[in-house]
Amino acid sequence: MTEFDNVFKTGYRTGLCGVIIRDYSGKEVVLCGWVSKRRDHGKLIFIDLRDFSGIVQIVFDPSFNMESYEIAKEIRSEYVIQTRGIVKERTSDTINKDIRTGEIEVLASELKILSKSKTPPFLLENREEIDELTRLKYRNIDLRTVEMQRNLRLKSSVMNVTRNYLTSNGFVEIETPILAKSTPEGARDFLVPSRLNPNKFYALPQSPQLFKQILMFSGFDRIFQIARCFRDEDLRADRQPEFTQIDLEMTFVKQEDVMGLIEGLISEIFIKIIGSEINLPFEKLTWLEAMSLYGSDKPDLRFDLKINDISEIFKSSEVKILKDTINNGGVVKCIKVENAGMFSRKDLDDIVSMAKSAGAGGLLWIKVDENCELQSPVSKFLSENEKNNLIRVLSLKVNDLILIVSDKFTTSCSVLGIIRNHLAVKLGLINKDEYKFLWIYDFPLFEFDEKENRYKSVHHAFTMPDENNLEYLKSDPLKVNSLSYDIVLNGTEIGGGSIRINNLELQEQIFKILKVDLERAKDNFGFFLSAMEYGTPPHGGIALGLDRLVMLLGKLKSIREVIAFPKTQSAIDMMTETPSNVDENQLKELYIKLVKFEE
RNA sequence: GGAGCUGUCGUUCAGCGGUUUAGGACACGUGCCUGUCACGCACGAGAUCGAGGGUUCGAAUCCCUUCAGCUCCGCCA
Repeated sequence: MTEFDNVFKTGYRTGLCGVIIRDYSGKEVVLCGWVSKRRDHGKLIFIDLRDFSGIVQIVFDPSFNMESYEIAKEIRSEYVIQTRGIVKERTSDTINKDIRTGEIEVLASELKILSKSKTPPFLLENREEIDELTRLKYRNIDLRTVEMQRNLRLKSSVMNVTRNYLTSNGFVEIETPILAKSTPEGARDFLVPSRLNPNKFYALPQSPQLFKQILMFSGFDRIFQIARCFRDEDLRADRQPEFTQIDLEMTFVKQEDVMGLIEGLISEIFIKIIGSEINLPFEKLTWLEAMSLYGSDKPDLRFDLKINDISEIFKSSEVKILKDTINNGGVVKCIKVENAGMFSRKDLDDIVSMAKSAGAGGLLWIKVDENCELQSPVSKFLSENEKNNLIRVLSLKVNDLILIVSDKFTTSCSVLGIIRNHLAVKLGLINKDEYKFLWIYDFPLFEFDEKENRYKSVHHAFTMPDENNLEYLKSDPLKVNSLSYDIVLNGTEIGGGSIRINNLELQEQIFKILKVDLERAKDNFGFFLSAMEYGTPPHGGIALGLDRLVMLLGKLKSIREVIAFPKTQSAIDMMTETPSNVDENQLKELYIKLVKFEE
């Protein structure tokens, strides 16, 4: 901050509050800021003056300057003041080691109230204890706290490093429309009525996807955007209806090129902002590996607890559930917990009900007791052979616990994935200071939507299938993998991208499989398909969730902590009270009539 | 759409059928105080107990409904 100190010298002040140290002693300074605290000792008044850089103590002594002392009596918390004074070294017994400016203070010779303040609704120092609702209502004040100053400045730094990095890698920053076209695939759109085109609507972009790609068709080679995206879906701790992506697209690239570039960017962010190196390249897992080993397509690799497949052991088991599952094409999978003596019967019951609510029929546990005997609700059904195989395959020791889920592959994996995360918290396996990045690739191209009875893109409809299994495109689309990749940090998906289709016939074939009929495809994506008719280079890209990334870098528990004016879970901005009613005339101009709202 | 948790002075907590006139701490106001930095001391003001309905002689407290916030499921290509 000190290197910018000069920048903050203005007509009002000589510099910042938080940077004044011993070197300044004897100098006259003029400072501006908010009153953080006033301590009135009758004949002596202390004020903690605050700006974003920190706090400095101002002393008002009537024997030194009566006039400023008198004004200081009127001062209250959060008043904005300007003061002139001499920087004085403190006597050794009055030094405050807790603040950077604690070795000095400013003896005031002038004081001016620039703006008064009502008593603030909450104290800035104990922000963590204040209800979030109150903080969001008075966000103007919440944003003054060191926490919010730090969070938003951190985000700004990440954006700045990103711009520099991408620009120096040949990227062009190009804006694309916010008033864009609605597309039925994907998330729900926010719509904007068009006054000049009655009964027609724009949609706010869910991402600049198609514009990015068209800019590749146009020969820009590499473009990026720090793009605001809008999705009208329900909110979560890490999801807001509008959020920001570092969104980029590159021409003539393979997946490895995009991954390498992003690794470079993340590494740069760590060196410049976190101040530490990060191991490159990141670990890579195929989607299938991630699902079968960790039960998640965004596994947290800060702890191990891998999932084992023990189907082989139970092929002809007496335990009917296990055998039947296997015979029906399912799997038997488990997680082994070592030294699990601490798990009570209640803990195990909790895990069972967790498994059930996650979609499994149930969960079997087996404990190894002191005599190396296997304890379990089903122990009497387990053959000696099965017991021995379990002990051998899983190298079981005294006090080990295994948690078994047998079901369809995806169900048993994802249920154990949820339990894996639960165990890590319970066992305290997570090192909060660690950052574990990884790539997930080789996703399936499609998934089958039971409700709509059709295939859906796992990533999006413009994702390039893996040419190695193109043959299944017609016969068994679920077997086709895609050239797409997600980047995961500590169990959170922070970005995803793909190599895109650059072949019109293939693109139309994909739409056919998605049962987007050609007529509708033309309606929604016609501009894009016809753009593809004029020379489409191979290209690919990725988007990183900026807010999520910054949230994780700052070790924060919600995305709202890195957004200046976020919305509540019901998508309301508490400060501006938005959304709100609009004037009848505004609606008239837009040819919109309100329908009475009913439950 | 569903599940769970929360809602009491400005803030944060206590009170969980009856001497409660709803209590403490911080903040706030007034007075005193020349070395504090979580300043101290004294006095004071401040609450339709989220809202509505019910049970009861009596409800902040029990029941129902509802609203709001948060977490999660569904949803988020």
